[in-house]
Amino acid sequence: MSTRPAHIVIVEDEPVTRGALVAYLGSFGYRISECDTAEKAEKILAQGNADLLIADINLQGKDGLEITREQRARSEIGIILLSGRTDDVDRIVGLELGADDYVCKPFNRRELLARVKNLLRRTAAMRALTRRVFHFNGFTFDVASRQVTGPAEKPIVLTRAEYELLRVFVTNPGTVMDRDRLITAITHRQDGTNTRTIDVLVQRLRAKLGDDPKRPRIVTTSHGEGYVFTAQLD
Amino acid sequence: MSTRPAHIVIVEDEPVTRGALVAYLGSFGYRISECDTAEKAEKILAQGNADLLIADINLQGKDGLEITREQRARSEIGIILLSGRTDDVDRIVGLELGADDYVCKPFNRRELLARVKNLLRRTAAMRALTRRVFHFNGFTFDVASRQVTGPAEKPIVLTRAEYELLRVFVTNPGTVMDRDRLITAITHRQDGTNTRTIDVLVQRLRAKLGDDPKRPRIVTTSHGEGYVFTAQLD
DNA sequence: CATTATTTGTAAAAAATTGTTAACAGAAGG
DNA sequence: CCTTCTGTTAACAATTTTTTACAAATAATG
Repeated sequence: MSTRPAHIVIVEDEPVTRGALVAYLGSFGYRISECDTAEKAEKILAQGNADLLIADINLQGKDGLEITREQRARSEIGIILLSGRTDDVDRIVGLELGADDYVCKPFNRRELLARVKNLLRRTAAMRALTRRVFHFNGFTFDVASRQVTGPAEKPIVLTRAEYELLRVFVTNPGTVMDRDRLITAITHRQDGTNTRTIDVLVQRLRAKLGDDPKRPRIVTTSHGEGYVFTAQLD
Repeated sequence: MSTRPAHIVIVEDEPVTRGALVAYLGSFGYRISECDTAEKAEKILAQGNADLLIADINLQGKDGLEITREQRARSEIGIILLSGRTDDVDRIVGLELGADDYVCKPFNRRELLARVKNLLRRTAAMRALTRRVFHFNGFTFDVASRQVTGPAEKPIVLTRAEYELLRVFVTNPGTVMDRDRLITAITHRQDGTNTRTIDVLVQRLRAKLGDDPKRPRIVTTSHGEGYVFTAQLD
């Protein structure tokens, strides 16, 4: 659990509203970046260290909806849209584009704060899962380069199928996955392949990770259901 | 990525609204459980496999706000509150208790669906990452890693069914649970399983926890009703 | 209190699922 | 070409779950 204050980006071209937002949220210890256009916001967001975006839906030039669409395509940042109108269509479009919330002006400050808090709680977990390098039980797994190193920097070579298997496990920790799902994740054809292939691959993966099948700590068997990744990601 | 449909619990005592919700969300492939009181909802939620709760804020007896407070204390399930009134105070209280969203009736179905989708995306990541550890009678039970250690750090290996059983017990302390309920929480089968299976599993779980059936301290028999978890959680 | 019926504890067998090894075809790479 | 490695299947051993049977305990009845 990181203790650093969450970073909130506020895009609002109306100075009074923006100032009020910055002052209020800032007083609760959040790190705030403010700007008045989508372009400036995107520069800040591009740094990749923002946790939450609060954007007015009506901006000069590129508006809040466009920012939402673009951000959602590339990141899992929390998004709250602000609007002056109580327009059903705008609201639905915003939400369907992936905005997490939609607040109409004039809004209650306390309400906005509550929504910010709740959303930050959710995104904190999400950020952890969308990273590309995972650490667990002394192992390091770099998804992009497909490299695994064990305790004591020991490099571990995985085959293609073993890599795919570990990737599925690591990106779905704590979720029991049946063999069919694992099969389709490893080989793209659905039919024909014997599900027992998974058992053999799990066994080999366990062997390379030093996981005892009798008492597994990383890949656990869920009898009658499938397998689960049970190591703690940190 | 996710294959299993999300499980949504709907608590609403107005039959028309509830029916509409169930039909609409159900048509998008979600698994829906519906009920009309907080008590019934809690029974369903206690199984621990729900992803999202949609609750009317005005219910007979225990209302949506109380459910929110109780659920948020023990789980990270997504919560959307429904209300007939556009009352700022209610809304803020609900959000500050940890509800993720607050929708006023009459609501737009598409809007609700969008909010449901967005919230499920967030909770999916969260569920996997939150780590719950229970302590009782010198035992430590880590739900995520499925690991149990007894007094003196002694590791105890549970099978899948024993683990599921202990998980249900520990998340419902002091509640008598009948065999049918325990069966549905444990088995992966579709068809009816003999309820006596539970007795055998309880016996084996007791044995591994060193609990004397004649004088049980952890899993107590409730003659004619079922079993109760009676150890003190600390 | 004794008797009866019901429910639970226990052990052991049966059924289902998984672990493990080995073998083999095809791909990859010299 | 050959060699090595990978994915797959099959066979058998080991484990887990479920059923079955019966003894023990509990509740109900007169």
